[in-house]
Amino acid sequence: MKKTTIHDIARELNITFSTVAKALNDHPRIAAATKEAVREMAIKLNYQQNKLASSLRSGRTGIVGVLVPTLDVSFFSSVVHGIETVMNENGYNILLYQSKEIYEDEIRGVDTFLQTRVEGIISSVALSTKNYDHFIDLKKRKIPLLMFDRTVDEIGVPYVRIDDYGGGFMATEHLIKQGCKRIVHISTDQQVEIFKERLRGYKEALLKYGLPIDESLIFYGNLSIELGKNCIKKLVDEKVDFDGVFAFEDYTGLGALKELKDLKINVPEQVKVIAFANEAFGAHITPSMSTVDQQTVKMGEEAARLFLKLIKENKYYENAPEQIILDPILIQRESSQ
Amino acid sequence: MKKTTIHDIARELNITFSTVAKALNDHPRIAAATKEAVREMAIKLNYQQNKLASSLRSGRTGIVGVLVPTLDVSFFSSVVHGIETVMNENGYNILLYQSKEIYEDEIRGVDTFLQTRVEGIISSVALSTKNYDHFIDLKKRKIPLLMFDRTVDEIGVPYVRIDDYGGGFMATEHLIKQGCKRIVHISTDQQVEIFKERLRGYKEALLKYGLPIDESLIFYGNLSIELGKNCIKKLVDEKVDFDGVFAFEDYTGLGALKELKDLKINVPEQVKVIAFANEAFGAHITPSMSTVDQQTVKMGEEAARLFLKLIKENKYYENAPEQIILDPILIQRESSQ
DNA sequence: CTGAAAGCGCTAACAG
DNA sequence: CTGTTAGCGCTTTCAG
Repeated sequence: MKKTTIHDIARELNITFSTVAKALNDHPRIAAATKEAVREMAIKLNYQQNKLASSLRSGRTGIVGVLVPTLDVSFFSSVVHGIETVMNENGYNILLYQSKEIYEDEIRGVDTFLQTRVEGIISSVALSTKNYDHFIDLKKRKIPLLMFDRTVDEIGVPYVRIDDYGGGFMATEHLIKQGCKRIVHISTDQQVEIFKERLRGYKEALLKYGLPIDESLIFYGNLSIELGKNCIKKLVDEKVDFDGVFAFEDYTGLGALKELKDLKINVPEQVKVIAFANEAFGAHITPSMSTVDQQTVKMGEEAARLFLKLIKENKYYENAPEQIILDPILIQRESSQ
Repeated sequence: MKKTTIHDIARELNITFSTVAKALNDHPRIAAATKEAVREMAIKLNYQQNKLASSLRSGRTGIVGVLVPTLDVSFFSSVVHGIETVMNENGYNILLYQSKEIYEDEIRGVDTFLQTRVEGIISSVALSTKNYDHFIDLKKRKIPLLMFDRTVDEIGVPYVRIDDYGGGFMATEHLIKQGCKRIVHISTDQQVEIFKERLRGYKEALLKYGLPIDESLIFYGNLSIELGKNCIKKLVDEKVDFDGVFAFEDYTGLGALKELKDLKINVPEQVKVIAFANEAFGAHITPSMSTVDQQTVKMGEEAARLFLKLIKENKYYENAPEQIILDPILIQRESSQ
């Protein structure tokens, strides 16, 4: 039950294995009749090319490593979906590795990819990673690295992410245009770039429209439905006046919405709400929740396309790292109109 | 800028490359001092083992192919998350392929895996697949194949899925206990085992509680929000009497819920709804949707564990295919109480 | 148009 | 304990 090789095909046809190899690779200087015979015999013998051997010899594996924190968060699985789709269309396969947000696992992932001789790596950094040598090392080895979403300037490689500042601005501006004067922002840990940017967008929008930045309207907590609820509760308890809520992500926005409902505060009549991420539930709740879409699948597709473009040019690290900033998309639903 | 090999290490240390190879593989008959020196030099020279070469020679790649319809559905990405986690803990890596529910792509995926010499494949069948020769062929080639969720008896390989019959029964019984007498079941193509099983559970529950099986209350269509809407529309148009809906999966259930809302039919007062899958949105829509949880991450972990156990025994296809049936979990929410 | 030959980087006997 | 040797199955010159 040994696997059939080009030698087996050659023997059956009384030609040399090197002719078989060329025939299978559609080499121009092989007779059409020979090619035909070889192909037929290959099918008859259930031949499947051994990519290990071919990769070892040619130096091309056609494999790209994808290193993400987890697939159990729809943001990441959507992006990976986009990456795989485009890579597959271009003849590449994906080796998958989850860092589980753990620095050491991220390093293990990079090592695995190096040993598998992937032709490049597409990654989003683990939250616990503070040292980026394993990524910078890839650059030294001339292994193409492309980052998405959680990018790190220090690494200095091409990346794709959305304009979080613009998204924050857009969400806030939308509320202002809907007539809100006192807009709450619920945010989180300011270590992560993207959340800092959303907050910056919020402040800039207020400034632009001549509204004061009131720090008592800005909250920080851990991403959760509870966070949204608690903030609303606190605002109401303390009789703080507000007419708009911009939550830094959808689950927090959902919590705010739920609490407002519980407190019989009408949305959007009394308070308008918008969040960020466009998770699946937002369109189906009542009232449906306005949000900012991050174009996750497109982010993956664009990441793959940029990667492919850059490796095709064959000078991946020779120019300044190219970057793609996707536009956030304002999704206006019932909660804000 | 050539990659360093065991020959480079050997040269630096004035020993032969085969000693280096053994040292790196921690072979027992190599002097501790030699091992130490080799390891140091390996680090100094940034050596990374070439797995292509080692796999080619040893016949072991340590790669398992995971072939799923898409990662853009949380059910599948959760399962893949579970698979990767367990496989990774056991030294295996995952090559990922999405069939996009397309038969031809599924075949391409299998071929790719064959060429990459994966040590096995874990897969869930595409909905459009009607011919299973590409899977049966794996058995003939003695390539371990394990299926999950969308299993097919005809293929005859080990699998992991939930007790879809029990889930269907449980969902229907729940509606009956809530007082429903005329329960609609929206299902799909009966080629896929799991959907057939859910339907069987539905019928058995009706029987058990002495309710008639009315074929005019059973619908078949393509998984979508539209399917749910259309069924409700049709029922109402034709003035069919019904007081419960059991949708074979959540998106269809969502469609039903939306249409009922549009038609001003109160849920759960007039019609109670339950679906299947426990997608993220179900808990947050209004009314929140009852459903049956499939233990997705656990399904992936169990699939990986069963796979590992079976390949370790080294007689993957010699016994009757083993299977793991996970318990479905009833999630009662507003739509059914 | 086909064949011969070298070798990608490693594993795994076998010999010493 | 270390070295020699023979490949794994393919790609890729170079001859013919």
